[in-house]
Amino acid sequence: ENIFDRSRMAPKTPIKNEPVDLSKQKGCTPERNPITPVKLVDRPQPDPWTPTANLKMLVSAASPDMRDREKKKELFRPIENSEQSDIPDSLQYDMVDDSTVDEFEKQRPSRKQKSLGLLCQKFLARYPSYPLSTEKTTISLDEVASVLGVERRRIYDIVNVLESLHLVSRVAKNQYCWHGRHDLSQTLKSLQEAGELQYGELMTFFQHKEQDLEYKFGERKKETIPDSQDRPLLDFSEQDCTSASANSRKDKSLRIMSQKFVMLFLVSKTKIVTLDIAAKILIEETQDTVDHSKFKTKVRRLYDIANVLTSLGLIKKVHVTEERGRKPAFKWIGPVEFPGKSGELRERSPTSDPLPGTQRGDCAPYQICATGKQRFTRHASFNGAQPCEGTRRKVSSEPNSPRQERQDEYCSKMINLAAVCRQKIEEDTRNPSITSPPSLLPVPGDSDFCVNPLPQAVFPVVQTDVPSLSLPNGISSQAPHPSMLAASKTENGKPSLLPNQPFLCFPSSPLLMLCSGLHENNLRETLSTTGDGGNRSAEAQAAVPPAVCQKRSSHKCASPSAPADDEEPAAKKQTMEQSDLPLSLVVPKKPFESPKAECNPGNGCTSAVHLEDYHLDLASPAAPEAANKESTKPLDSQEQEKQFQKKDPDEPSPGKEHISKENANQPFLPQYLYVQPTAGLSSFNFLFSANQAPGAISLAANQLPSLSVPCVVVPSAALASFPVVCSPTITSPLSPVPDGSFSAATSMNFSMSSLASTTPVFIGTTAVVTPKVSPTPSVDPQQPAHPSLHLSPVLARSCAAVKLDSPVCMGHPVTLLKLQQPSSTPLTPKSIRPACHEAFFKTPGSLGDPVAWKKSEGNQTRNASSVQRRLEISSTSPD
DNA sequence: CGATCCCGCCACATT
DNA sequence: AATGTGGCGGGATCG
Repeated sequence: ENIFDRSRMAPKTPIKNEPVDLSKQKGCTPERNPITPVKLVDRPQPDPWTPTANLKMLVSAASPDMRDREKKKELFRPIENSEQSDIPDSLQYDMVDDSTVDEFEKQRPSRKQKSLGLLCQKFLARYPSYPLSTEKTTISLDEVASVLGVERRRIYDIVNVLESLHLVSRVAKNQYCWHGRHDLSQTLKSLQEAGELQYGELMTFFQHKEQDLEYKFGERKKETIPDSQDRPLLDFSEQDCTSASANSRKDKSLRIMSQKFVMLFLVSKTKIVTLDIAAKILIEETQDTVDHSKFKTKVRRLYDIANVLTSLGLIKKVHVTEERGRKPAFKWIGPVEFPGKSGELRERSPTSDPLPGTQRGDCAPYQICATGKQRFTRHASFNGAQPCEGTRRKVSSEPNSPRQERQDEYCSKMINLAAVCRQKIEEDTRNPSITSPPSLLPVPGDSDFCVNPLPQAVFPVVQTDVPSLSLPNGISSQAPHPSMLAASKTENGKPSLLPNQPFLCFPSSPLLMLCSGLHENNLRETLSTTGDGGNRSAEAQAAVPPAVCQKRSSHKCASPSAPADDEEPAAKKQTMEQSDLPLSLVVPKKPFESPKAECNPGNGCTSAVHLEDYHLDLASPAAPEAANKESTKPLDSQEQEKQFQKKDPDEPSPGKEHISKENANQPFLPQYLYVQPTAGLSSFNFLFSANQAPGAISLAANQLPSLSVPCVVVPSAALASFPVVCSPTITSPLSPVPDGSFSAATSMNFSMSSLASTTPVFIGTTAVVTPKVSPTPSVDPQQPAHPSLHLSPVLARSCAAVKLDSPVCMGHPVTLLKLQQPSSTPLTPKSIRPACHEAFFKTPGSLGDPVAWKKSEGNQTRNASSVQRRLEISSTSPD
């Protein structure tokens, strides 16, 4: 067969000369009626066959490698339309002939010669970038395949990507219509818009936040874009989907994936997208199914797409160095701004300029091009799409409906983000030493990584402002953002640092660290920097080496100010912390002893039980309320935080104090809890530090918002003592999702001590993190109970009891996050919640996870165990 | 050894 | 049923 093909290829000679011409010829001419699916095997070589040609062909067949190889190199750079590639071939042939057969084998064409990118170049070379409008160029897959000497399968890879950009459209079986790049800018524009809708929130949020002070991320988008639902843009992107039976269809995947991939670039400020992040984001599957295999597959596809895009000159490969090392990434080098019509588009980068010559604002080509099948449906379906909340999406109507996708996407985004974060975390955890754990911390080298990855990545992560923390790279750090700060500031009056914030979010790694209150002192540290009345103790703690800390922490807890600790310079602390953090991730820096053991078993048990109950509650009735609370509650959380801070600084709230004392009593409390992603739906990881240095945490706060990850941050330690904390964050502003189905992310804190092993993590429903979350000090520690969640009374008690019993200090506050799961099926808010809740509640460790979890990953058990394991390790590790 | 990604099996879709 | 499409992932290559 190959030979046969090759022979065909030979004919290409003529072609080579003028790719363009050929295309034209082929295309329009009546001769080949384009549409017919006819197999053209013949076609390809209409005339040119000369005997010689045959020989050449044969030769080439024999040693295609050689030919290709050399050719390839030359071609390589030229790319684009030039026919050059062909020419060389011809030359090559001659060459080949000589050595030919013998050699052919020995020189197998290196893989590169066969690369999709090269193939794509050849493919593109055959057609004019800007064909005359009048003629239509039709492309016969068979023909092309034969000419290019590849299997048809490969052509599909190329065409699918090109189709996603509307460079070609499918006319009929085996027939594609070549449009060229006339509409490329339009398409890109559409994608950009769509991308903003889909991913923009995240991106913009972060990005803007950094750059602009105000980041309401939701708002902007909305302003420009009426409703996510309405946007037509998507339509085109999704049309494909529609054609197939909706979601289920697998077909569209490559095309859609391609579009999404492009969207990421268009939405990304940096225009650089790392493969892994893209893969994670593009894995729409709900949940965290982060299967490694799945990820790998996704990456493979992305390479395919990237190769084509590279050939189109839209992106180029680059490397971003992140924490762990350099990661493969791609940079958008295509047009950034599009002459578009509406002002909607926001142009993101100044430099950009529309395609060089192309700007035809014609109507969207794609539609036109589209063969018939697809389109109609799409409109209908798409219009309605709404974000997650989707109350209405009638799921029922058709499982497939595209809109679902859209909505789901929204949700899935969050999820994906979470997943991404989670992975990072995981990675980090793996390499505790190396990794970023400290991301928060200003570790010189490492710190970067923390930040960096994200920024480059699709969404720039916001970095914490904290001065001390300031990232070395400055990458992320640039913007301290007010958002959080502001909030904090308002409350605290200290803008810059989030003194209050108890959480740390690692941009790069999607970890959330929670510091339990203990140490408020620590917070203080941050505060101190800010100027608050910092407590030194915090610093001291931070400063204190982990190992020491562990015990100390407990002590500290007991006595807020740890004498020795305080003294250390913040810098040190940071470093320490950093180092610690990493450890913490992997290994809790402070090894807490098995929490269970320490904690009163009874308590722990009870608490655990309660939790479960709690879930249940949430699942059913409570959930909604909880959500509401949260939504309403942000304040509370803030308050809590505030309290937290307050306490931190100096005086622990009474309750806490006593708790802290208790903690003190208890020797070991794990300062941090690492929650594995698996547990949750979402894949977030949380770290809770009981005693942690606040500073880190503070950072987190900033980051969080930036991340916009649907995570909820758990209030600080102070809260820790309290059973549940709700994260205030609400999607509200941005979220297209009105319902707030996700809106509220509830987080619960309870003393971990008993639970620690279990590390209860909950993912909140989509709760998008609102920037607002910023810690506001307001609430009393005691009150924390309000927990948005409905805790079953019992639970609450238990918690309370626990607190008392267990050292609050330890306080491993657990947070629950509700994640909305992007369930495949559209969920109505109502429906969603219950489900979510259920799912949410698994604690990896303690709770055995039920099947549900599993679906997300089979690992859960593993996770749980791992968590525990980590904990244990930590305990040991600490010295 | 990780990054790339070619290759082609095979399921599903379309004729 | 034949043929078109294209998801998918093993495993070969590259760097």
